[in-house]
Amino acid sequence: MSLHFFDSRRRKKLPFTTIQPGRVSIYNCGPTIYDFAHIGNFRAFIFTDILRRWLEVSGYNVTQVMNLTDVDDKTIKRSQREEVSLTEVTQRFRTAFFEDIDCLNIKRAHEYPEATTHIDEMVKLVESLIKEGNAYKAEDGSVYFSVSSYANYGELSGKHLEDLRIGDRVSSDEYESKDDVRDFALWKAWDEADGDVFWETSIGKGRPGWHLECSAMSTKYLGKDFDIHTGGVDLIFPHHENEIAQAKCGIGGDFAHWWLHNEHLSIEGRKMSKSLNNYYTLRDILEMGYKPREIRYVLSSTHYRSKLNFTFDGLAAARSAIERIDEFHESWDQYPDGDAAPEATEAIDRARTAFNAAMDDDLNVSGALSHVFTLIREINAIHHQGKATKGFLPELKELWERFDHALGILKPFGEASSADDEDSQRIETLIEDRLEARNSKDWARADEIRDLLADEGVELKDGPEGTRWKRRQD
RNA sequence: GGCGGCGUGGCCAAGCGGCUAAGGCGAAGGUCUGCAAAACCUUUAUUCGCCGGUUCGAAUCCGGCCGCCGCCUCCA
Repeated sequence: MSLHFFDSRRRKKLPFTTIQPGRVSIYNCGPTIYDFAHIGNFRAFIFTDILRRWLEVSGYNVTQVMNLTDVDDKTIKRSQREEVSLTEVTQRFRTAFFEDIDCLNIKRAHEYPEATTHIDEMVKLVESLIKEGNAYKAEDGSVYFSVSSYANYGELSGKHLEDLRIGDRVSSDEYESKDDVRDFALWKAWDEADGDVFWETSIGKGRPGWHLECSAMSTKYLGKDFDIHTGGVDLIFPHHENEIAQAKCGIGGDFAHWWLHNEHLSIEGRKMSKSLNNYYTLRDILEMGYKPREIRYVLSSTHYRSKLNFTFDGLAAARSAIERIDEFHESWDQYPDGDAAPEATEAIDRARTAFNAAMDDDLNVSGALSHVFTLIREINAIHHQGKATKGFLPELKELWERFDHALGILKPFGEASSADDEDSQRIETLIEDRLEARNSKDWARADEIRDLLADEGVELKDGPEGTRWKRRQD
């Protein structure tokens, strides 16, 4: 099976095609930098990361752009509450965002455009929309997109204009200056609540509406036609629908050719929300003692289009699964010299084929991981039979690199190495002492040392090749 | 009201018309060990919410029912 993705617009899984052979352009809806991002955000960013990684592994030259929303109601409110400038807020959370994605082994996009540095592009787009008759300036000074001027409005979300229920969630009074309550703001006229946040432009004094930045910035960096646009399912309507309308009417082209959306996650089976007190930022989870790699594992191991139930049991299970992966990786050094056993080579080939097929099938990470674990079990069994040799290691290592390039989960990251410090020296000495005690069958002394180390959280692992140790994670 | 999704072993989670229903965690047994731990191996769903239907054949398609959930104006 060749590479297939599920396209939200066409509502089915289709063979992936690109505009230019061998090149893929991706635009991701990124965070609003008004606070620390929560783990739901990171599910989305890990999904786009794996998408980008798999395209790279598949041989594509990928250009990835992710926006950072740095002006909107939330950023403005926060800066006012803290009585600091808007830039001070967004700078702080931009830094935090980059720390967070680095921590989760998420590859950096090639560009991170921000709304406030693309006002010109946005104004130009709005001017063009007004000129084409798709937008109008209302009495309140704001500029709105006229939804009825675009016949295909609703093509992405499958919504029909006449079905949209008006007034259920938002009082239509708030929008009395619009021609149609379904019209959305391109440019918001300044009012006192915005304080000193405004731009004096040809379309008035104000600030951009939220949807506008994505149309302007994606096409600026990727062209009016680009390959993939991603985001959370909640953005399909109205955000992405509006992006399409703006871009197609004001810029031309077909905008994004593929739309990939990730599902949300729940926490212990319940919707994550501040009122349920189960709203977690990445930093919250890290403070509880969980490791970035465990979090990445949990966030990536459920298919991106399925709801993910984020649980602390799941994090614990991820820890065990990761230990199994690492034990396997570390066991390679123990293999004796020798030619590759045919069954090992076959297992490796099977794993490669099966992994590729799973990932090609709309990024089936769960399936791909199952093949990683099957490989681990098969090679371990071969090792157990004494048939594992260094002969097949080059092939195995090459495959392992490929797997890790795709998933970013197989090799350790984000943890300080515990070796080489003074404490390690002391532990190693104690292990030496214990070995001597064991050799002289002084079991009491040997167990005493083992207990002593266990009390400080150091776990000893006796094996045929000697004793290894590691600090218990908690 | 409109549009859409989900229900697979104790937990998590693939599979979406046909080989014995992946895999992880957990649990049980075994190997190893001075005893352990760790590690590794083996075992762990005649069955896929319920009831009908289509089919030579269904967890997978269709219909109904039950249960859960999302979107419908700024939330990944």
